[in-house]
Amino acid sequence: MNNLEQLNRQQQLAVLHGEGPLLILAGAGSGKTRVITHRIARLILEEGVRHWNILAVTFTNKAAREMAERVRFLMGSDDIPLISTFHSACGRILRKDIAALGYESSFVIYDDKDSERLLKDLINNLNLDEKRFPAKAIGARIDDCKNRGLLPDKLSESELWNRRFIEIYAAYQESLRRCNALDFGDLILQTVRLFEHNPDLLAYWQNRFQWLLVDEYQDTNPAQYQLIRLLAGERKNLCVVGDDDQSIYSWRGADIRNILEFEKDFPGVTVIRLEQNYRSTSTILKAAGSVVSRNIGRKVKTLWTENKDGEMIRLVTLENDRLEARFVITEIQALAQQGLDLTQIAVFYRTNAQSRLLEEALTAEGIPYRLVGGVRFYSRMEIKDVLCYLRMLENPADEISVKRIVNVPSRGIGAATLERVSEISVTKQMTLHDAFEYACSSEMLASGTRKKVSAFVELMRGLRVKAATSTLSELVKSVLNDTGYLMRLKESHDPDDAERVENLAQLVSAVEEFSAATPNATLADFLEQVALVSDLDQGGTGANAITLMTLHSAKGLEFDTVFMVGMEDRLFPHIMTFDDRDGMEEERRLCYVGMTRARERLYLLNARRRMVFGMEQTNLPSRFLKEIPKEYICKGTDKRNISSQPHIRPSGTVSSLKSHNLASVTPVADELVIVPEVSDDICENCIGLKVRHAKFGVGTIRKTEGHGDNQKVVVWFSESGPKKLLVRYAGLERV
DNA sequence: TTGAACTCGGTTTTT
DNA sequence: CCGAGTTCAA
Repeated sequence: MNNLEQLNRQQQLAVLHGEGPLLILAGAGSGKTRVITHRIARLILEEGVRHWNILAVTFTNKAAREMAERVRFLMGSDDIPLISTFHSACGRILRKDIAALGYESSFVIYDDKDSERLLKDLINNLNLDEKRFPAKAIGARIDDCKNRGLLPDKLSESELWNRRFIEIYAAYQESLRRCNALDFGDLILQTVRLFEHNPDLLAYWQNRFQWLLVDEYQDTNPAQYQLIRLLAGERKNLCVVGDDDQSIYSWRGADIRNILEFEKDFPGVTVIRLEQNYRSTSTILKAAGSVVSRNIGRKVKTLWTENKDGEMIRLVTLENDRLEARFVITEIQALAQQGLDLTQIAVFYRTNAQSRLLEEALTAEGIPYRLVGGVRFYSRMEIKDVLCYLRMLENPADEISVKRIVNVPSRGIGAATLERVSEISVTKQMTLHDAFEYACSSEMLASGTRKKVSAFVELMRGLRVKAATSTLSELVKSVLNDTGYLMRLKESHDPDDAERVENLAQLVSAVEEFSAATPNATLADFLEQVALVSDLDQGGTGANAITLMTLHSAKGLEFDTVFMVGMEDRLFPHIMTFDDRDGMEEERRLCYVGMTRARERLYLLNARRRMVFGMEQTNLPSRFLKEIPKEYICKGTDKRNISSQPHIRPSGTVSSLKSHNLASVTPVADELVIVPEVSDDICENCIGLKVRHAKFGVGTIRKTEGHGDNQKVVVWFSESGPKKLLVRYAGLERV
């Protein structure tokens, strides 16, 4: 590898640094991933470090995958180090050594929904008022403690922590243990505990990972920091890379002091600054810099670039959120017409809820998109149900899963029976799972219920045999079929259920893909993957698609063209941060992160009115917009005839938005021309009407919901069954 | 016990 | 607007 000359002086220093701690302060787009990947490659190829002695930690799976990809490419080999998130790395460590903490290695990982369920049950069992102790808030507080490395025994009552909370927290930990389950926070914290209590194990892992690299270091929380310090041990071959201007996870316990105090904890640390930006146009970089420079609490630095000025930043105000979505879509169509690569276009928003409108519009126009995050595939009801069957098979102690699936699909085992069996499990000191078996072989249930319970227990036995003998994908199919789950959905007339069937098919292919990629993988491996790898690539992998995501998930990525939508006070900056200076500064950093993702073209959009909570809200433009110097901005006007809404038309008409081009955004003076929107109720009374859809063919309208632009119809198509469609976009024709 | 019809409360960001 | 929880009839 002789490509050091591709790197600038500072980057070279970082790559060449040998043993001992290294802190890299890397501004946005300054090539930090490049530095990390080159450094890894160099350690292995030039310094003779063996790849399994290196651990690189990133914040998202996406980032981990990308980094692995680049290292593989750089080295021309598949023998690359472990590159993963903190959580995955800890999962791996614990899978091997958790017995030392009294858990079984078949432990499950609870997501926050699971934890909340557990907490809720527990709060009820303690006879506490759910109003005074809301599971969600308690869960958040527990998570907060875990992020700071605090288990219940470490919370002294002299602090603000009240006794009740500590009690609940302790009970919660106990429940987790009973279920042989860990929550997200536990993954880090229990690993720390493992190391603290087992010097031999710590030594083993220190020896295993002699070289550590941590990306997005500004977002580590104290527990994670503790973990790194433990692993780094006396060798201190620790390289961390971060940027205080991109710290956007303080709400998850990230502590900026981890950067500031690094120099104290690792005396003699080498500090390297990367300040040349290679990513964005000078215009974008200066505009973003101007925004973030308003923050008080920041290390002053100047990012510079040799890139050309490039295009102006386009600032466009739309009348409402739907028009904002429409604008994005037509603009993308125009860009695509000019030959732009859709994979190089991204839309960022502050809250996940904002994706819906965009998705609907994109789907209607047939623009392929990839949604990152959002309602996670694996947390959809039907997917989670199936996963709970699998989890229970792997780990029968998992009460949350057992409770969830015992009556799904409904098999006559209701709340009363569950209560009864729960009692048995307590008095007989057995797991809930075993209590079901016990209950049907005893006289403790009425004969009717006993029959039902027996059937359930038999079902489980059958599945357990399959779990032991068949492949993963066969097992999943058995769960779908033997339980009658799939059948119930297929028989249903609800169009949502039709979608669920499709999602389950997707799950099966995900399982098959997983098995193909990792041939010796077990059920446990799959479940861990599912729990920790949140984003199954949806909507056409690798396809020519634009990307939709929150500003938070955008960190670490870059695109030629970026749309930031919902640039409005109350939404972004979010209203929750209005009376909190630190919170507001974090929002501003988020804005900086978003802007600096763009290489060439940046659109900032705001809507005057927006639907929130189902009510229309009027918002002012984001204060961050005013922090961008005027000379970098051109305000746009939307000149299109936006009142021509596609709707049900007499036969023959095809609605289209194609006749627009990029000129739709033109520089104008300060004044914006806003064309009011026309919204007409299309089919007041159209149930029974026969319609034709471009893709689905002919069908009959069975149901309508909503009004105006939000009007939806359920159409039963003779070929493809029931579908729920948005009238505005469906392009239905009367037959 | 089930499922439909209803109320109520809540939404920032994620591993 | 959405989902979770509750109520009520069968």
